[in-house]
Amino acid sequence: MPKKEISEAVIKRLPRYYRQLKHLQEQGIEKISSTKLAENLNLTASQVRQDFCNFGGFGQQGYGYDVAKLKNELAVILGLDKNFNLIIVGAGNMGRALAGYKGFDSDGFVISALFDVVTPVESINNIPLYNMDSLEDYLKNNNIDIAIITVQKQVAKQVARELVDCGIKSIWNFAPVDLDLPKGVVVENISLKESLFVLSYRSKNIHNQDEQNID
Amino acid sequence: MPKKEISEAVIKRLPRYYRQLKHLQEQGIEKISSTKLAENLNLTASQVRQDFCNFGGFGQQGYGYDVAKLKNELAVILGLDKNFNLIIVGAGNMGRALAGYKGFDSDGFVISALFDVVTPVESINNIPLYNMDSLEDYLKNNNIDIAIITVQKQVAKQVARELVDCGIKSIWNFAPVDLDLPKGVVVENISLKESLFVLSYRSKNIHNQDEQNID
DNA sequence: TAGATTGTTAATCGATTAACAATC
DNA sequence: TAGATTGTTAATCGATTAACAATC
Repeated sequence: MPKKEISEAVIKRLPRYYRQLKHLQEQGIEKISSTKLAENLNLTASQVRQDFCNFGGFGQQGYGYDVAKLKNELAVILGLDKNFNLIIVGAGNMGRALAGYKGFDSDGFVISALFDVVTPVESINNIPLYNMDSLEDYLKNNNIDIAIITVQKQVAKQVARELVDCGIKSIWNFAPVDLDLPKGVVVENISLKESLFVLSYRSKNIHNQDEQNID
Repeated sequence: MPKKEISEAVIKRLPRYYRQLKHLQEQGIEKISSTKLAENLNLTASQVRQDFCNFGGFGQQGYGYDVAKLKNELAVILGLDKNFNLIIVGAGNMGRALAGYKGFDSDGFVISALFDVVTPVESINNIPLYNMDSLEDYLKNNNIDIAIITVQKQVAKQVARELVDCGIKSIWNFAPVDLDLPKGVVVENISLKESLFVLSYRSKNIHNQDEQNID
């Protein structure tokens, strides 16, 4: 329900707020001011208030923000109040690692199947592994919200096309290629090498070390 | 050797240029204009020229940019002209996946060892797995440029401290915590959950789909 | 030479920061 | 009530875009 267009910069900060709020809640902290929250995340208080103001503002003058309430509001904004069914296409190193990661479930992200061209085992970490041939049928018969692409870059575009043709609207892409997808399909890229290259750059140019943990 | 301070936005685009240049080179394309390059990466020609101008400018009026030359310049800027020795701390799903990934070597990133508190095997993918106890000694006796943190979030800060104490200056952090590190230590975070949450947000708010593949 | 395209300066746009009235 | 802190408007800063002279 954002009124104006929310900027990319704000969107990227939302998960960080959410994580911090969760952390505060675990510590039993019930209220927080924009100043404190900003401090924790290396932001400014103005930025924090502006960000929340985009969505209506969830605080109380003279008090601050109720941690539990703000966390819940952020969960709704991020869409974490519902469950997601995911599949992984590509059962290589990364695909198997994601299949084995236990932390997604608690936020409502459930991985229901893996697909690959080779299927040496029947399941990985209790998640069934199917042949790519059955992808279309599977997507027809199951309600999948997000497809994770962990195939090699050479076939990533083709796989993305296939997924979109089968009605997938959200793609989490780990392949180092720009998938240009039709309107209405959203994509989020994890580019390990780009991240590593940025680290390499920073290693070379050690300065402006004042601002840390920005991304 | 950047004259002015290079902005974060520019730095994040550098690996994307590099990847694109590599791709063009593989296709046998020898020259490219800022307009074309911008098109390929969903940027503007001005942005492309400004970005390169930050580092001196590598083009030629009336011609454009020599693909091989520009690629090499970017490699130097990113620090990819030298080799890096890496270790992985945390041999869980992600640590093992990274150890198994074959793509880092070609860019000079060599993973030389894994560390964990449990060592059920001697090596993973031909990379030796050592006990955490021997971390300090190992770092003393080997020239390690980058440490990858793939331990659980509960111990990530402690591990980071240990690494920094042993002289590590660059950390690639996969744990979902903000490591606040002393000046002179650089960090780059890969936050899977934050990325997934952004995807979730976008799934909810399907609009402004005009600009794709931005990150 | 004429055409193309860079490097770079100036203009614009948008995000961050500052300020403060509203109000709990 | 007095103190604290938000929500929101205005000011500032920086990044993107536009423009064009330089030049290959």
